[in-house]
Amino acid sequence: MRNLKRVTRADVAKEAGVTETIVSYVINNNRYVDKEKRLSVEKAIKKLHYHPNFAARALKGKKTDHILVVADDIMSDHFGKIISEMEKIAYDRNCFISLCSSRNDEQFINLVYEHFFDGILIGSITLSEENIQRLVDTGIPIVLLENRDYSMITGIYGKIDTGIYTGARQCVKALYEKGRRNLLYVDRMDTESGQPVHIDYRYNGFFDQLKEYNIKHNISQVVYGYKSEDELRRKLFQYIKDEQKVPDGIMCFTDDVACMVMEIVKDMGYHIPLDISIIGFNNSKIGRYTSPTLSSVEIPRGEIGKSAMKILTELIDHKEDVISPIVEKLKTRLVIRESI
Amino acid sequence: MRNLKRVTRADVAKEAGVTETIVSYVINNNRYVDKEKRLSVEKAIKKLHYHPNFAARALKGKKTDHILVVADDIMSDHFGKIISEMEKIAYDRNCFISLCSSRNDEQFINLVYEHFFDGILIGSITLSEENIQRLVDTGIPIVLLENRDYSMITGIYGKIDTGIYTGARQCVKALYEKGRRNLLYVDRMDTESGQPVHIDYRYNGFFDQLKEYNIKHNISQVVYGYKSEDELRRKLFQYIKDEQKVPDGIMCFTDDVACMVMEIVKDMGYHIPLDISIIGFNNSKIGRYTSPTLSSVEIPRGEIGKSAMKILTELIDHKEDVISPIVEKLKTRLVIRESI
DNA sequence: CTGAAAGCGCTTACAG
DNA sequence: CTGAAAGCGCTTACAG
Repeated sequence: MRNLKRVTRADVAKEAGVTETIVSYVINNNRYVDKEKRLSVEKAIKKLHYHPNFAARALKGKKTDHILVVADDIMSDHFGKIISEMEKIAYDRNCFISLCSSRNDEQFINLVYEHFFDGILIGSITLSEENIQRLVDTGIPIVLLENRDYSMITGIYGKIDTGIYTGARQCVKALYEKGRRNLLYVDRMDTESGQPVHIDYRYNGFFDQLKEYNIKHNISQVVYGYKSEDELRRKLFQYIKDEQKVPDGIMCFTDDVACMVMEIVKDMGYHIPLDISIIGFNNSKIGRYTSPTLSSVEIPRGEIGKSAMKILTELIDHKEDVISPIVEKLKTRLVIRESI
Repeated sequence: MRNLKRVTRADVAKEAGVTETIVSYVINNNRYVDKEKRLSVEKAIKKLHYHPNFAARALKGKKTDHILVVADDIMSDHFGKIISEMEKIAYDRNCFISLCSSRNDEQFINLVYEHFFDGILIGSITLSEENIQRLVDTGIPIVLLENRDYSMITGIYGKIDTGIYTGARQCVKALYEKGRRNLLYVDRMDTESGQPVHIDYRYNGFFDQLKEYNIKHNISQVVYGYKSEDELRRKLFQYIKDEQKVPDGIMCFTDDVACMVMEIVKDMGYHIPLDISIIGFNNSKIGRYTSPTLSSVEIPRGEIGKSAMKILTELIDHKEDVISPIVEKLKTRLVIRESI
């Protein structure tokens, strides 16, 4: 199947005129090696373009130079940016990034575990706490994107507070200051999972801030569980019918959701932002081009990618002396455009 | 480092009360095994959640269940959709997708080669033909997204004609039929590579169709090599100044580029589409929300993902009896919206 | 029909 | 200071 013969340690040893053992110790740099031998090994490695066979190393418990990213929506603009940032850093260490949409079953956990990733970044609200705990328990270095409460997870891991809780509160605050009192939160498009909506930190931030302002806060103020734009449209109509009044401020799960909401609301004949203010999350490129342009909570995606790699590296290299969890706090920023 | 003991073949053998050899033959299904033994092995595998250690298998030349995607812009909407489609199919085969931005050096080729991917999808115009040939020569199953001419590549591989050549011609046709005669093509934002612009099939389609109509076709009708929105703005100004006339139709490398162009053109005081018609590529979500909404060449991304997996699977499983190259032809579709 | 054994390319404890 | 050797978890040719 493989046509080209791979260069092995034996080839390097022969080329350098040393034993294979010496080659190994040069590569791993964990034993004194005669300076001259070391030099000739290094020369041979360069000449032959040798890379240690990573499968063989994995078998001996060494690193595989593969990091996995598990997310609900790996194709989104949001993860795209995070992953591409990680990939840049990873490549400099000869490391690859793998991707997987999250599945919430035990088979999935096993599959991931058996694939010898050096570390895993999880950015998923689909994956249950129980299964995340299982993954942490395997001992693989793990970093969680803290878009929900993970304080129950025990063991050694890292987490990145992406700041969306505060971001959601900022949203409500901005809407409140525009005189909006009748707020609505439109949750993500629910593909299938049917996870309860209230585990996401946007939800909590939204309600906590409403409570602080002592304005209407009722579970009915959340639109969720829709599977298409049409269904969202129907749910919004229904909401207005039930409540007998039109919301004057809408916070949306992402900018994509906000775009759909804007279209629907405009179709209904309302003016944005005169009648209704709208804010999305992620500050995607799309928001600069909508009409009106979209206000959005900017999540520091580049920072997330960097932090993730930083924490993973620390866990991978120094797991034994880590005080867990390693927490990194990031800050969101509300980008104000015309929609509010 | 790894806390949990992995379940090995030996564990399964013990549980099932058979030799390890038997377990292997059951897993690989390549030798007769006593029915009863087979059943008890299967039972043990289920019970213990056993997965063969993929590193050990890789070492023996078996599949690694890892496919690599190499692209210029892995974070784009476009690749996001392709990759997510591939991932769905891959997951059903317990296979992971890895990602890598393309680098055009020999070190990169080596790195990729040494990582034991079962197959590689290349969607990059940055990677030189020479390096692609190198990769094909390693014997790893490879599928090329044919956004440029790959007819010089020899050996066994697959390619997917994404249809952008025809798509570009459709663009020009649509613009021509709107009475546009003064056309411009805005190439991709050039991050650094500085690859000549004319290897991309959009470019060729654009000029071939201009020639067919026998209207102005000059190398100056391409804006390229800009590294930021500002630089694009300057280049567009410069173009108009040099040509002493405003283009009445602009074809853009992607919808993202088209969005920038639209903003610039609107800032200049021109009306879209009265003064200038604009078309992008990819039919990204963004085009539905711009003002005016954006016409775009839809590239069948889901199909690309499916085809890529199909061809890769074929190359991986039956490489010996493949007649190369395996070619899959896909069709683009021009989505007309307000911008034209 | 099936088991014992060689070997994939490494790492590193062990023994000099 | 350094080499020969065991062993990681598999696959499969070889020998019954």
